Amino acid sequence: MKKKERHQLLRKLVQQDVIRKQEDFVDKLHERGIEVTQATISRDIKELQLVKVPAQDGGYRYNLPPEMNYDISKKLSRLMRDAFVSIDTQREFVLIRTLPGNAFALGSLIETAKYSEMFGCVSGDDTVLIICRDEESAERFQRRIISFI
Amino acid sequence: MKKKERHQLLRKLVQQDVIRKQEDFVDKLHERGIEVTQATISRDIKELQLVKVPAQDGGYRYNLPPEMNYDISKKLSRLMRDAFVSIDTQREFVLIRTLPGNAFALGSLIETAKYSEMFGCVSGDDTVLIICRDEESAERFQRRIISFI
DNA sequence: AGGTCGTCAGTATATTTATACAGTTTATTC
DNA sequence: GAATAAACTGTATAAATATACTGACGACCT
Repeated sequence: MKKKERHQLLRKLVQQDVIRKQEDFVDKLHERGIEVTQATISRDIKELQLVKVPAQDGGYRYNLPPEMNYDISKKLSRLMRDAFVSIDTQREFVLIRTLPGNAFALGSLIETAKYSEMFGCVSGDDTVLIICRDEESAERFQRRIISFI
Repeated sequence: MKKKERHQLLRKLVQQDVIRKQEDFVDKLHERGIEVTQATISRDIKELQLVKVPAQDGGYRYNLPPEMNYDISKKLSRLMRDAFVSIDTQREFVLIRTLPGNAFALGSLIETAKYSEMFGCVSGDDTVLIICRDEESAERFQRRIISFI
């Protein structure tokens, strides 16, 4: 059993079954004749970015990553490469220009990504205006966005 | 300091600052002259359904609930009104057409919403293809989506 | 007032999770 | 192949988190 396979399996299990704690994973794997320890599961969970969510029934349960951040990044990156025109900063504002019709999509993605520097975000047809927490955030945010290109 | 207020504050803190562990919350509150213990924070976190997410920098960080379902619905609704062109069902497939450049964003939102009818989802530039579990799911899913407009 | 119920928070502790360290396996380079 | 490095895991334990238990406080009775 390779790490990759185990990761696959964990993803599957976390969706199929209710996993309340890491030991539950260990048990499930044991049932399938796979020997692992809680320590390994802890590391797997970190890599897979699984999260332990307080459930409505008063308990806890592990879940898939809240945002497929990886995925979001990929989409952002693709969209940036496709539609990016320019970016500029003024005080705590960042203005991104895109090809016409793309700004809304870009804004949506940026909002979904929930960058900590960001305070708010409005999108027009070819412009996304991001309001950051302060000037420094704006700088940092600009760098982040540029790095997608 | 009432529980409600504290919850408000925790929500704010978790967005503004990087909270790596519950003690960080305790410290932040102490800075503001609010006395609480880790135990209380643990309970607050459970109630607020905050989650500890493995971060990209190798550490951990607390975040808002993965399902801001309310929020997601709002965004979906907004995006649908803005960018929706048509929807169609064939067998277990649902095809949504949007204005060019918007399908990614729509697909992202739909994926984030994790509808139970949905099996998978791919987005192009102006098209989102949703593969449902079966024909009935597809019908139901279509109705759901239409209700956003 | 006294009594009862419900909410809430602290203390102490049990439970759960993360990780330092060491050993083993697997890949890489000479 | 041998040597070296990198990836991976278990053991033991540290660190972080959840919770049983208890007491405090307030609301609402009688």
